[in-house]
Amino acid sequence: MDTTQLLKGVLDLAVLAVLRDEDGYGYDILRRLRGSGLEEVGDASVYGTLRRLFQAGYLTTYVVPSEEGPHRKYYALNAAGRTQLATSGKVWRSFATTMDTILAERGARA
Amino acid sequence: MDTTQLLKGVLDLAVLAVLRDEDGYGYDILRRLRGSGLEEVGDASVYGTLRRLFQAGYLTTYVVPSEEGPHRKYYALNAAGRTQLATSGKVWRSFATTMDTILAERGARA
DNA sequence: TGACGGTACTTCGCATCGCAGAGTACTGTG
DNA sequence: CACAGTACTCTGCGATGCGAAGTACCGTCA
Repeated sequence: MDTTQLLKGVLDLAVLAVLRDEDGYGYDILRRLRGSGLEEVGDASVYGTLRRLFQAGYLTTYVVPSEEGPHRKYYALNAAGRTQLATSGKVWRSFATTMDTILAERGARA
Repeated sequence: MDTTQLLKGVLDLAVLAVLRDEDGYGYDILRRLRGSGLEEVGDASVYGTLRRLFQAGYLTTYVVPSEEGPHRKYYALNAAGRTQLATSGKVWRSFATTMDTILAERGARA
């Protein structure tokens, strides 16, 4: 029913991936993620993830005042973030492959 | 570093998939999962998952006394479990595809 | 003017779930 | 008899996504 649990540990990766293309601020990243298929992502999750990634040293941040609304807190990938994205991406692919194998194994006991 | 978070919500699915082939008891399922690539699965996680799946009505259980050790608590998929396996499997595939798309999107902004 | 909705972010506390650790119990082996 | 392997249970912790509420700024519309 709920994709919440599936997101655990993967939201970090998704946010890093979205930031690889171009810098973004929380609300914008939220829209990008939802637009890419993660429609049930909560806003608080994204903001929390951004804070965590920033504190982990993967992101830099700068504030841009907007004349059409509140200020925007932009985030950008740094070198460590790009490395982390590559690493986590591989871990994810490996994990997903393992799961697909298990799901496909029907009497494939040999 | 840690695949722990990735397992969230997926361990259920993996256990159901492993039980699709044939009935199994906790310790055995643990070995099957580890043998299939989920090498870092903790034993308590598997036992806990089995209890949860049973309470959710997806499994039936029966105890088989063993003459070469402690008794074994076997679990088997029932109809609801098979339905759940199919459903969760689809959710997983859809989710994995979405993630792969996000990870692959490099300047694919059109 | 004031109510409202959209944008943008923060804080709080909850629920889920995998896991480490400890404990129980049975078996065969050195 | 100590020990390792098998098999299971219980307790409590930690990480994380999320709902709810609050703050604040802006433009629109009555």
